[in-house]
Parts: sequence; C-alpha cells; structure tokens
Amino acid sequence: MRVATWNVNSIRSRVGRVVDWMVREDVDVLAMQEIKCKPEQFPLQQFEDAGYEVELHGLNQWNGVAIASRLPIENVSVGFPGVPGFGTVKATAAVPASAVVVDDAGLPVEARALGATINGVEVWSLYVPNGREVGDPHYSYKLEWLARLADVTRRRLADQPDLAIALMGDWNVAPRDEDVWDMALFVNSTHVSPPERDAFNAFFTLGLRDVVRDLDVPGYTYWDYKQLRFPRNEGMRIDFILGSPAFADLVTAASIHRNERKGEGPSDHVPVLVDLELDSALDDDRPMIF
DNA sequence: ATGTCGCCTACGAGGCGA
Repeated sequence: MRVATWNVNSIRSRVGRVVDWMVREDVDVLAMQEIKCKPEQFPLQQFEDAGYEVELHGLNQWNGVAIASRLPIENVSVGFPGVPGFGTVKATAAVPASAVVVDDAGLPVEARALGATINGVEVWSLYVPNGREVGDPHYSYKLEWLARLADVTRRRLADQPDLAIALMGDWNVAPRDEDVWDMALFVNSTHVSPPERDAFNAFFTLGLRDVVRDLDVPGYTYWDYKQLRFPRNEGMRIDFILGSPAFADLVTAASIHRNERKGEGPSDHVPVLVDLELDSALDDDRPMIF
C-alpha cells in the first residue's frame, strides 16, 4: 500500500496535478492539507473518476484537510479529542453556527485534522497552525495544538500499543538546522524555535518515528513561491510522516517528490510518500489485523 | 526587491493568509 501526504494549497486550483500524480505514482492513500474549500466545492468527481473515494473536512477558504483512498475509508474522525480552537471565526450564511465546533473554551475549531482507518491502518491528515511570529497568539496556539495532539496520541498508544498509526501532514516545524537552507536567516523565526522543535520532538518520546528520515531520504518539502526559492533550492523540510512502531515496521520505502514543485501551477509543497508492506500479514499466522 | 500565490468580496482591486 502506498500512502502519501501533500499540502496541495487549494485543491480546486490543483486537482489535475494531484490526481495525475496519484495515478502515475500508484498512490493508494493521500492525506491532503490546505484544500481551501467547503465540501460542496471539493472536486470530488475527478477523484472518483480515477478510482478514489474522499473524506474531507473543510469549513471555509482557509485550512481544510482531506483523505483520498482507493481502499474503503472507515472510522472517520473530524479533529481529535482536546483539539484547541482559535480566534473569532463567526458563523455566516455559508458556515452556520450549527456547523461551527467549539473547544472547551468556546473557541471555534479550525479544519486542521482528519483521521480515518484504511486497511487497518489509522491515518491522519494534519495541518499544524503556522504560528506566524514567535510570541504571536498564533504561535502559542500552534504549541498548544501540538501538545494536545501529543496528549491524545500518548493515550491512544497507551491503550493500543500495537496500533499502526501515521500522523501525516504539514507540521510547520523544521526540526533540524539542515531542514532550512540558511539557519542564519531563521534566527528568532518561527518554525525553528526551540519550543516548536520540542513540541515536534515530543512525538519521538512517545515512540513515534519519522519514517521518511529514518530511510535517509534527503531534501526539502516546501519552497516559498517568492524570491526564486525553488530555483535556488532555498526550501524547508516541514512535511512529515510520523509513525507508531507498528506503522514504522510496515514501511519498506519512502520518497519526497521534488518534481511536483516544477512546471505549471505547482503547490508550494511536494508530496511525501511511503510504501507499506501489508501482504505478509495475510500470509502468516499473526492475527489478521489488516 | 516589499520579488508569489490563492482565496474572499463583489465586479475592481484591496485585504488576508502563508
């Protein structure tokens, strides 16, 4: 099974490229971020014509996450328990108050997390808040969002240590100095600050692994549209697939699809993909969990 | 270079977010 994550930066303006890539690369499951649309605006037909079903969570023109799959999608979760909300998103004609989920503090929850079970594997499409500037309210929101995600992941794995779970998406954190092209330019910047890196590294403490980095796949996953960042290869590595031990054990290969930043109408992010070996579970006498 | 995109509202161009 081939599973990928991709911040598509508007699915409506990118659907041709996205579906073409999925078909060409024989992708079974794709977690998308920044679909930037509501359900009725999602270009579902083009996915279905290519053999994919789609579950999505989109409230408005911001954020939005989706999962497309050739295999049946089960147990869909919108958001995760304890996910913090932010800001003052108001109900409109397009987004009635009844559709706005609020957190314990009454803040509206943004469309940044969608989970599902596919072929026995729990996959998540995550769009971590950007943070904007160190010290900005969006920055503390980002740290809190990551902390709550770590909390719920810790509890999930405490209850089910053998759960194959993949946290995939745009984490908006560059965990290592080599994940940006010039650390000198990022002094006092978001994405590289110690609290953000601590919040990201906390997932490793829970036993998760960066299943792409672990296979020594190099390179960035994002290049800003501005300032010739891609031609100069001035990018950032901020899109990751973090897997529980049971998930990591299934991974046989990984790749970052840099070519998807080229040509007409690219997203500013590229897909990150892993191959999973699931067939062996059907051939031996281990429990049939897949 | 403050260098680009994509969305919104509202029908032109400015505002927002990344």
